[in-house]
Amino acid sequence: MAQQDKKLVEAITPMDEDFAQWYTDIVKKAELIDYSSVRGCCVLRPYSYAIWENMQKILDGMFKETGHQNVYMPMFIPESLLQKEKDHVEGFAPEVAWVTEGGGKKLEERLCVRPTSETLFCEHYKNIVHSYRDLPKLYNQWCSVVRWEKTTRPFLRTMEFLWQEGHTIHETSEEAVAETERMLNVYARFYEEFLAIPVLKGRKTEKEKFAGAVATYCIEAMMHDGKALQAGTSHYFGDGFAHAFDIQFQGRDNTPQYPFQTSWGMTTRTIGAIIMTHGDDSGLLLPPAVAPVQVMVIPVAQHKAGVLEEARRVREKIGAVCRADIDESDNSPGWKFAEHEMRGVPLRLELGPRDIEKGQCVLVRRDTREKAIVPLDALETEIPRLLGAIHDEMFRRAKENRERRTFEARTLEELIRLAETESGYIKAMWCGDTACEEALKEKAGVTSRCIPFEQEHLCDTCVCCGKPAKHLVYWGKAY
RNA sequence: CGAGGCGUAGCUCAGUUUGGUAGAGUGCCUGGUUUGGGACCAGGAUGCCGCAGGUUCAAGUCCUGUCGCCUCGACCA
Repeated sequence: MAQQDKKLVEAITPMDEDFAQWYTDIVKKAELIDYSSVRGCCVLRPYSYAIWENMQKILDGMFKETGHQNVYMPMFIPESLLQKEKDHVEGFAPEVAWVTEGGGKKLEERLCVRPTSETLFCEHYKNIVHSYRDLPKLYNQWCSVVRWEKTTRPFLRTMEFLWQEGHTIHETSEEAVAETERMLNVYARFYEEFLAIPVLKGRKTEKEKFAGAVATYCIEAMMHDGKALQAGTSHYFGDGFAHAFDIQFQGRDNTPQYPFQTSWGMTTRTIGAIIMTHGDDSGLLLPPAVAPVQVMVIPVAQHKAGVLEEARRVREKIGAVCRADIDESDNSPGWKFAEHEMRGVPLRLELGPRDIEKGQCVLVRRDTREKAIVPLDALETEIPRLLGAIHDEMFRRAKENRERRTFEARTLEELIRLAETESGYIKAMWCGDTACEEALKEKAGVTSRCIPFEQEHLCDTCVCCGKPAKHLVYWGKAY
């Protein structure tokens, strides 16, 4: 690895002083991204791309397990195709990029660079779905999409971002609803079991739902500073797109029928969620399941005879149970310790002459800084155990932060006061009217994050208007 | 898109008020000594001062424009 600025760590803004600045310091200094000359478009450097590849591998496996197949759709959408579904085009038109010229000639019909691919999938489904025997189709694609954002932040909002978008089509609405829920659960499991980020599962309000959807289910994560992050969405489309695109199939009863559809997506924003959930003043802390390097071997006094050789042997050996790397640079050990802590490597393995003599090494956890002297022949069991323990501790801390920052409001005054003085979720009852949702945004600066599946009953009336309450809603400020 | 801030060496920044030879720290390169929490010595290289105009004998510095980045708001994954 290239030599780094020695003052890297000192240069990171303390997170509680200025969380936004801390975040931008981290993404640059941990070599996750570089800015490019195109506004709002970031270079994903090897370290962040490796995280993305690990996430892809896990998620893709989960998609395959649930019977999905990968496909690839074109990146261009003709204007006429985009416009077929009214709500959809209204939602996306303001932020699409248009190609108006090609091969030196003005195009007869302009093409938009996909902001999402529902319309292309619909066009394709119309071609290939003719009978109930053709259903369901459970498709997914990994690609990038473009949305012409006004303001951008690395990972959280960039004009081009990487994602996966699942698009499925079913014979019945029951089946499509079940698919929507099933994939939301896949996302939730991925966040909690692999990224150590606890999530709330629920539904978006009419105001917040996806353009063209009947219902949008979501998982919401909470960042260290108490702001919410929409971590993944799963949409149920009903047969709305099928009508708009005239997709029909011959049913079991020999009548023409419209199929039911879903879509669901997760993006590179998730890397931002990892940073903002687990990071601390020393830098990143990566969940072991997606950390490009899970154990960094650091030879101590590596110039001494046999040290480097033994360190390489150990690295080779533990490579069987984890993703291991070795830092052979001629930086001092102290420098390496700080460097790999900043980059969020979950476990450090120190190996020096004294250890080699005794057939042991020192393992240091990034989350607790706890040091343990471990016999070399116990590494193959001890490393997986510690990686698991780190994951559990990360999850526990993230959940603790969320619980500490979750509040309840029974009156408007209470909600406004909480929104002013605290940063986090505010649970409050809601009547279901968009007018009240907009009023809360106006008066308290909060938006509805999600209507949780696990409902509670705080009181009988809407926190805003006093009419009978329909749902408990989590309110908050979001990224 | 509104408000604010910033563009000078790889990085962090000083220099701009009051125009007068381009600076520091750190990193980088070479050689040597070091190595269990950010080591040290000696030598060396590095700049379209974001870009374009203008004012001036003279512009990093003043004026006009422009591009980009960051933060906060409004909008969105």
